[in-house]
Amino acid sequence: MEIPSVVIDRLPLYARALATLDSNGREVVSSQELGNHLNVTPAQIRKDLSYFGRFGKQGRGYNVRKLLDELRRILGLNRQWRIAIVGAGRLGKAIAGYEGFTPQGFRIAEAFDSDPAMIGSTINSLVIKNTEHLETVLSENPVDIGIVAVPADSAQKVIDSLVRCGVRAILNYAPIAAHVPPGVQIKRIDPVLALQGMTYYLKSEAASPRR
Amino acid sequence: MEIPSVVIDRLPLYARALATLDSNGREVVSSQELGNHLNVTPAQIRKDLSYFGRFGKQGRGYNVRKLLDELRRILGLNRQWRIAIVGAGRLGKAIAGYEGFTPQGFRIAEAFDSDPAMIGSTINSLVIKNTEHLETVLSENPVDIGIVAVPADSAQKVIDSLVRCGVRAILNYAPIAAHVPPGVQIKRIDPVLALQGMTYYLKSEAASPRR
DNA sequence: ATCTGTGAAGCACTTCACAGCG
DNA sequence: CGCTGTGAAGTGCTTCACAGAT
Repeated sequence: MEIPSVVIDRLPLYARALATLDSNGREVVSSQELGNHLNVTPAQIRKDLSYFGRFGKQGRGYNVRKLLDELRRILGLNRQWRIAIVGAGRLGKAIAGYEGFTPQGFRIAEAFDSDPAMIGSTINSLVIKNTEHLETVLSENPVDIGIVAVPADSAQKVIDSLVRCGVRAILNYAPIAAHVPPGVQIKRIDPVLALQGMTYYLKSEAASPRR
Repeated sequence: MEIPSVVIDRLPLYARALATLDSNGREVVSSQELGNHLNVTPAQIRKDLSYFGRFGKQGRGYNVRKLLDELRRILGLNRQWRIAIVGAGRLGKAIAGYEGFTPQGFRIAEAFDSDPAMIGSTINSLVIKNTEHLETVLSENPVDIGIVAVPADSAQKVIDSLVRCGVRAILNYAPIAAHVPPGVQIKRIDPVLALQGMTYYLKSEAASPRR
C-alpha cells in the first residue's frame, strides 16, 4: 500500500512524544491525550497508525513502550545511519556538535570542508577532510545520508557528488532549490523561508493561518 | 478571501528564484520556466499568484522585477522585522551570525542566554543579555519575531515569555511540540524529525516518497 | 463505559484544459 | 502562436461517526 508522505512525517513526532511519556514512566496513552501533547487530532493519530497495523487496545489505549518500538521499527530507527556533513563553518560545526542525533541512531561519520584552514582540524574528534576528496572517501566508506551546509553557490555541486556516491537522503541547509534524480530524497532546512512565510500573517493585524 | 497557507509558504520560494533571475539580468519569465527551477508545476504557480492579482502578460510571461516587488509587498518583506534570539550556544551563535537574514529585512535586535559566562559577551556587536530580563527588555523594546534556540526543557517557558511580550511569530529550534495561543504562529526547525522522516524510505530498497 | 479501527463523507489543494489576450 | 488566468474536475488528506472490543 502507498502511504501518504504526510503520514510518514508525523510518525517521528509521535515517536518523540512516546519516548517522553515512556521516560516519565507512563505505560498507556490514548490517542486523545497524545493528540493534546502534539496538537494533532486523535482521529488523525488513529488513522495514521492504522496504515501499519493495529497497535491499540479498545477501551484502554496504546501501550507506550510497545507503540514506540513499533514506530521505531517502521521508521527504521532501530539501526545506525551513517551521515556525512559537508561544510564545517559555523553552521556545520553547530550541526556536527549537536548531541540530539546520537541517541536517535544518527552518527556523523564524515565531515568535509573546502577551506584549507579548516581541513585537518577536528570537531568532536572527527577529522575534517577536503571536499575535493569527498567522492573518493565516500566510495570506500559509504554513508546513508548527506547533510549539506555549504554556501548556496556550491550546494548543487556537493549534492551531485553525494548522489554519485549513492547517498539517497539529503538534508539541505543551503538556500537553494536543489535538484536530485528520482529515488533520492531531499529536505530543506531554511529559516529565511520559514520566517518569510510568517511575515505575511504579521502584516495584517488580526490574520492568522488556518493551520 | 482565505488563502491556503501552503500557498503562502510557496511565495518566498518564488521570490527567491525571481531575485536570482533578476540579478542575472533576466527581465521576463514564464510560469513554465520558473517551475523548472523550483520543481513546481506551472499551473500551480499561476494559480498561487492568481489569489493576489493578475501579474503576467499573456503570450509573454511575468516581468521578473515587477513580480518580485509584488511578492515582497504581499509577504511584507518591504520593511524591517526585529528579531530576538534566545539561546546563544553553538546553534544560537550560528543563527545570529548568519548573513542570510539581513538582506531579507530581518534584523536580530536582541540576544539572550541564561549562562552567566555568556551574558555580556557579544555576537556581531550584539550584547547577549540575561534571559531572566527578557520580558523587561522586550517590553521596552518590542520585537516582531522570536527565535528559540534553547534546550528542550526550557523552550516552552521561553516561548511563553515571548508570547507575553506580544511576539506573534516564533521560529522554534528546540525539539519539542510547543504550545502557543491562537493568533501566534510557530514554525519548527528540527533536523532530527526531518531525518527520521527520510529513513522510512531508505529502509525498503526501491521505495521513494510520492512527493 | 471507554477508546480503538475504519469505511464513508467532507474538505482542501492540485491539475486540467481552454477561453482570451498580447 | 504563446502563455496567462481560471472555472471545473480530479486527487488526496482529514474528520466524522459508529461498530466492535475490553
